Amino acid sequence: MERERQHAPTPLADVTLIGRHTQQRTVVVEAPIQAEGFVDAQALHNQLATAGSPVGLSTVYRTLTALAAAGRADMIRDTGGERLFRYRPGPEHRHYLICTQCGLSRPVDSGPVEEWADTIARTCGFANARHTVELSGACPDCGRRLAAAGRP
Amino acid sequence: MERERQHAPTPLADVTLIGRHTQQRTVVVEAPIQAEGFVDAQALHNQLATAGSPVGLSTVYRTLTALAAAGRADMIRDTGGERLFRYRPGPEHRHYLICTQCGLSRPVDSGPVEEWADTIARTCGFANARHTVELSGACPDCGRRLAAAGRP
DNA sequence: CTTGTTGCAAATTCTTTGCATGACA
DNA sequence: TGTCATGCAAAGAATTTGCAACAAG
Repeated sequence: MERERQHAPTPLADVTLIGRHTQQRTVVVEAPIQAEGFVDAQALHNQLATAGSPVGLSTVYRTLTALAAAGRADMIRDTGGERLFRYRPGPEHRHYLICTQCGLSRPVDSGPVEEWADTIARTCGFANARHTVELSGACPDCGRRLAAAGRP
Repeated sequence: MERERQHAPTPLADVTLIGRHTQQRTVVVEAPIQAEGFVDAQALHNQLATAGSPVGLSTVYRTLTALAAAGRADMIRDTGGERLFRYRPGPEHRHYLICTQCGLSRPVDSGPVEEWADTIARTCGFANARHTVELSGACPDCGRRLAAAGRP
C-alpha cells in the first residue's frame, strides 16, 4: 500500500547516515520510527512483505545493524535471545519500560540509575563503564485485562 | 523439604533439588559455584572435557537450565546472544558488575535501582514489574593494563 | 559508468530434541 | 529392577556471508 509521509521525522537523514539512499533502506528505517517500540528483524521482514514492500531478510538485518552502529537505534536481546531494535532520535541513550503483553514501550526517566551505575563503577574502580537496564511488566490496559481474567 | 542449607559448598543439595543425583550433575553444578562469575555452557563443556570429566554438551545445557529453573542460578544473555549462567546461593535476585576484559564479576548493591524500578513501574501503572540490569566495564586490573597500552 | 546494495541460498553458531543405552535409588 | 539421566547425532532457530545481478549517484 502506498503510504504518505505522515508526521514522521524524515528518515532520509538516517538513511544517508548509513550509506546510500535506497528504497529498501528507507522502508526499513521508517518502520522502527513509526512502531514506537522494539521491533525484531524477522517480524519486520514479514510485516514488510505483507505490506507490499518486500525487502530481503538480509537487508533488514544489515540495515538495522547499520542503524544501531550509527547510533540511531538501541539493540537489546529479548528473553529468547532475539535481537530487538528501537529507534533512537537523539544521541543519548535511553531506557524503556516494556509491556510483556502488548509490546508497548515507553521511555522512562533514567537519571537515578545513570547516577547509580556511575557511582558503582567508580566505587569499584571500573573504567569505561556501560550498562543496560530493562524494565518490563504488564501495562495498565493489559494489567486490567489480566486482573479481570483472574491472575495470581 | 530441606531448608537447613546456609551457603555450604555442598552442591549435593542443589543437585538433588533438580532431580537425581548423578556424577555429571555434580560436576556441572559445581562449576558455576567455583567460578565466581558467569559461565557459558559451551565453555564449561570444553573446560570439563579438558579437566578429564567429560560431560555431554546436552547434559550441560540441561543441567544449567534446570538449575536456573530451580532458582539456583541467574541466566543472562551476553552481547553475542549467548546464555550465561551464574550461581545464586540465595533466593534474592542480584545484579553484577562484569569486567568485559577478564570476565570478573562482582555483585553490587542494587538497592537504589530496585527502588527506582519499583517507583517507575508504579508510576506508570505497570503490574508484575520485572527488571534486568547489567553493568560492565574494565575492572581495575584490566583498566590499568588498557591504560598502559594507550587506551581509547 | 562505478561502486555500493540487494536478494537468494548456503553457511555458521548456539541450543534443543529423539532415542537407545547406562546409571541411580 | 524400574526409572530417570546421559550422549550422540540430527533437528531447529536466528543471524551472517558469498556472490552475481542491479540501482543510485
